[in-house]
Amino acid sequence: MARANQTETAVLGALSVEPMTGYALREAIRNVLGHFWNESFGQIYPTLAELERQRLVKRRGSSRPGSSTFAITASGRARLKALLAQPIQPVPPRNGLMLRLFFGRHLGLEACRSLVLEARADAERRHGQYEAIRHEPELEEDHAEDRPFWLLTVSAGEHTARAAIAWADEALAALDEMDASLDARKERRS
Amino acid sequence: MARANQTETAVLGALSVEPMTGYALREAIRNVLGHFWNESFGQIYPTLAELERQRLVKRRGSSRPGSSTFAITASGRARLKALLAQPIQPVPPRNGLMLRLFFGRHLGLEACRSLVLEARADAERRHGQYEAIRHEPELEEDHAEDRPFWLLTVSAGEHTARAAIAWADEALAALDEMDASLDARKERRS
DNA sequence: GCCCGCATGTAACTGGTTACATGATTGT
DNA sequence: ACAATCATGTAACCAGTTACATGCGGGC
Repeated sequence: MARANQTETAVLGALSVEPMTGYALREAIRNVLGHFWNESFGQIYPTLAELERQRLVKRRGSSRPGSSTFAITASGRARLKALLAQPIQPVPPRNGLMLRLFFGRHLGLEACRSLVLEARADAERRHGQYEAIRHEPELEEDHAEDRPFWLLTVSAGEHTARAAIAWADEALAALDEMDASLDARKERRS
Repeated sequence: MARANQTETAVLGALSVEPMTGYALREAIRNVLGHFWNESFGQIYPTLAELERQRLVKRRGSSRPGSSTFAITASGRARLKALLAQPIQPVPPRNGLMLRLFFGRHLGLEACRSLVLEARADAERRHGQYEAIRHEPELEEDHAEDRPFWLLTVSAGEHTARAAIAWADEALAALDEMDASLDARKERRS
């Protein structure tokens, strides 16, 4: 079965919902899977070519000249199931915010504070987006089978965003306290 | 200033705490920054060589033959401050669990449930680790200046882990409900 | 004598991004 | 006419992992 190519999974998955062009595929991944997945053109087109070679998707040169719509085939669906069942390959963590905070003593309290504030605003924005998705009426009847699964990922986003906000508030309080105790130390010295 | 190499930041940061060998550096990053950062030997050694060339760290061939301890220099500290102040470069998200759940209809309810259970157990384990770190008395006096910053990252880990647990419970309930409504539909048809 | 842990490093590979080249279609 | 968007693809580059080669020192 060769190695599990995660891009293949995402592409086949998206095409299992509906056929589309490579361009639309990228847009769809961006808009719909955006909060937990990312693909670039440089990945999508070669992957589509490879999937076509393996008869897992079928190109239908249509819609307009120079563009083609890709549809998943029966064997493509089978392949998707197999790919989804493979073990998750964990991504090694690389959190730039935490790295900066960990060495925050060198960065300074003020810079830390603004980093945390930025993170908080970001989480707030994301949380709003998830709420919007949840209350979006689109596709109520279409994709009725898929929707509950999709909502699981939205819920995960909401929980994560809420946790980020709560952490940020706590962190801001802690930074204030560090500030205060630093002032106190200075006071005592003078 | 060339491009911001994140590995440089991590290495200089770790060496700002105390001098150590490349090997120890990797262990330290693993054990201490492990929940939000990762570096492999293949990154660390070339980075150390480059930092040495730029006089940002100083090699002291000591401890034993064939090994050398690296210490951060004054200009290394300055560089660290500059690196920390640079904008965070966001990592494009790639969450294998969410990808599988999103296409959960193809994967099947049972497989989804076990994925969520696994994720829950993982979060629980992480949460325990954070609690252990927090109540670890080590380095109370040493690194007193750094500790409050370090605790910020621990707190972030705790919040994230708790959120993951809460989400998992919600997701499991949702999966149960999907199961039930699927059964009901079957019932009606028979 | 042998294995394990410490230690350093390199080479090959991979997964991925970015930038570029190209062109059709649509709307203004 | 021109700009924006849709659309396809390639090439260059980069970050990072994995695997490998090598060797010392200490414990069994």
